[in-house]
Amino acid sequence: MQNAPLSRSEQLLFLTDEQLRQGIEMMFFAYRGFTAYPDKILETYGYGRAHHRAIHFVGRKPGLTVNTLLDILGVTKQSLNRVLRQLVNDGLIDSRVGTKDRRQRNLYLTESGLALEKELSDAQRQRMRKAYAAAGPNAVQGFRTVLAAMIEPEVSTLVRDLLRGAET
Amino acid sequence: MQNAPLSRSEQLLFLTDEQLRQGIEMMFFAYRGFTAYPDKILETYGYGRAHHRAIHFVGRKPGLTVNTLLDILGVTKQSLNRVLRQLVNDGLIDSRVGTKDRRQRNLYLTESGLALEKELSDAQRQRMRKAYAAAGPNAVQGFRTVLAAMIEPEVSTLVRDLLRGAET
DNA sequence: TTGGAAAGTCAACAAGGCTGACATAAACTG
DNA sequence: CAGTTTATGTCAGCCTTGTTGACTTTCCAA
Repeated sequence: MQNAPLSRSEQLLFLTDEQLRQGIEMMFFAYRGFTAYPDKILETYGYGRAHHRAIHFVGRKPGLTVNTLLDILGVTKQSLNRVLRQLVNDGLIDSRVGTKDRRQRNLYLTESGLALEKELSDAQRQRMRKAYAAAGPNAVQGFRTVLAAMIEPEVSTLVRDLLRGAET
Repeated sequence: MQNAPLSRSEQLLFLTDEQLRQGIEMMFFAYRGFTAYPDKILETYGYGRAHHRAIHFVGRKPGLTVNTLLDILGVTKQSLNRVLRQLVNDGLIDSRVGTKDRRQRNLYLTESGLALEKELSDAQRQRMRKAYAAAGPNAVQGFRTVLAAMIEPEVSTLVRDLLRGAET
């Protein structure tokens, strides 16, 4: 099994298939570890990762519309709606008719929604903080640079703005 | 909403909640983008991500036992068995009775299994290669350091060895 | 005023997790 | 050798979360 000839930038990076494979596997294990603890918290509430994602992004951009959330999450409206309905019924998310465009629904976290959001994001931030602290500032910079390059290709402008922390 | 006082290493890193949050979201989008193309390939074969994982790790450690694979994947044997049965029936994986311990099954990719494994990992390596090339060597080193720190906490020795590229 | 976008709903289905129960063969142990 | 443990496989049933398709209601905008 021969590797293909290396391009110039690959030569500079010494990117062997072995190293790439290791990166791939690390992504798998890191992502799993990364979601493990929030998953456990959610379970006690009878929720899943889909609920977490909805809560997270509603907390991130209070007042966002359902369509915006659909764009961010990349799932079907039926799929999102099921989760959203639960969260609204359970009083974690407030769905208000839009003032400018009354077809739209603007989504907000209620007080208890905020509480759960905080519990989940505290857990995840703590893990991230520990990894960052163990790896050091330079590594963190590199980590972010690679992730950004990995995300770049096909993500919507909306998501790009979200990651940049832009106001909408 | 005040941030908790920063520890010494956090002060050195300037780890604001905002930056951590950004890291968290990047993990989400990066992982999604990372699995998107393999998912599309798998769909044409009628397989899912679970099949991909099985094929990947069998390709990675030819002859591994079912128990080892269970440890790596962290799912139940029933869940794995469903997927494995399909792959064996479809002739992508060969399940051979162990020679030392005849209770065990040693798993190998067949020729067509190897072909699919290559197709999938080529796709993923290409994405990883592009991100690495765009980010540069220093960033790559940092990326790996942070991911390693993120994985560290609770992973089994087996997985740690796997990532180190150890022979078993 | 009418066409179409935004949102919601119902139904049906599939993948892939899970638990529990049980079967079999092989290995180990007293 | 008998009994227990281990490795694996399998059946049944459940849950979450994704999918498509069809349809309704609301309501903005041309």
